[in-house]
Amino acid sequence: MRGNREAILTEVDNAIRLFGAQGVKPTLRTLFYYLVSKNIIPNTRSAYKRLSRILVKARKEGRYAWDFLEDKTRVVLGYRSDHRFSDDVLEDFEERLKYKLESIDISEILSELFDWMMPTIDVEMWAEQPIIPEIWIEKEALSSTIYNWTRDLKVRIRVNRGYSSWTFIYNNVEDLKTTLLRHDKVVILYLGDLDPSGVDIQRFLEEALEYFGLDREKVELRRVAVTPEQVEEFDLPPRPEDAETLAKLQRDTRSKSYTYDYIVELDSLVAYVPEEFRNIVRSAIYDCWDKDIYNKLKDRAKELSNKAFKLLVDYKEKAREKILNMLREE
DNA sequence: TGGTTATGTCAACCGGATAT
DNA sequence: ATATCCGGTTGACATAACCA
Repeated sequence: MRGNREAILTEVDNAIRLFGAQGVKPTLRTLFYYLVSKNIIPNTRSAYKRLSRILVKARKEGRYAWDFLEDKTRVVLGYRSDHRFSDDVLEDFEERLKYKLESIDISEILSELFDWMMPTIDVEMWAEQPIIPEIWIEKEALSSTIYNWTRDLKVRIRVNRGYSSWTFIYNNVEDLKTTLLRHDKVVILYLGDLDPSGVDIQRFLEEALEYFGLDREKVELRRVAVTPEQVEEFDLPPRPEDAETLAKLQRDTRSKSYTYDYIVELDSLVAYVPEEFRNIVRSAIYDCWDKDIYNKLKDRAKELSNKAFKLLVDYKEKAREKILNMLREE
């Protein structure tokens, strides 16, 4: 394993370009799984450690910026308050007052009085939709990628980090119950590794949803990735390749109900076919979306908006007359 | 042989699943 | 009950591999 440092760094360069293009700052973990899924390094603790050290060194040598990795585990708490008034407050304030005085105007005044009252008549993407999709993802490492891919589609993404905690599931279920008050059904789009654990996590989630008394007719768990069909279609490299780790996989306690003799990381899809993967996720969301409902609501909103605007103009005119009368009586 | 470099191991924080 | 695995990251220390 001692010689492939350059191969690793070259592949890290690729990864940085890829994630950078998606507006994602990778974590060490993200890069690690990227390299694992490309079979550059093995999925071991020591390989992880080695990558960490290689990247520290590379940064000391100036190859990468110090903040090119995201560290999500360490936090800064508290707020340092050291603000003080500006020495020019009075001058600035008077400047603004002067401007206000000069630009004073009856229409302006009316606008300031009334315009803010105009109701926001808008329709959000999932309003009145019978089916609400959510993304549940196994790996934190890919969550920001998925978020950037889907943020315009306004769906919840719940990051489970392996087997979820009962606390987290409970909170999510409570949220789902609220959602079901306004919608008929929730479809959970699940993203996870194709490995014994990744498949078993799904079973675990199903059982937990059941336990918390969700109507299973109304909450569907749908595996979106990784599927054996995707491995086939995109020719994703299955791991492991050597017999030793393969044997280890078969000894995996969870592999009894696991029918494949290979595993594929979710990260493989990102590493090999990012565009296709993005489309898979987005169309899974769009499949739940009824465009007709949205368009009808949108039309109605436009109509109401127009009427509201007419009312506003109307009342501003009345207000103008009232103000003028008041001034005359003074 | 001594000094440098690479790699391995364990620790810490936390909550969980599963096998023995 | 205990051990080992998952998820994320890095520091401290021990051991191995290398070169002059």
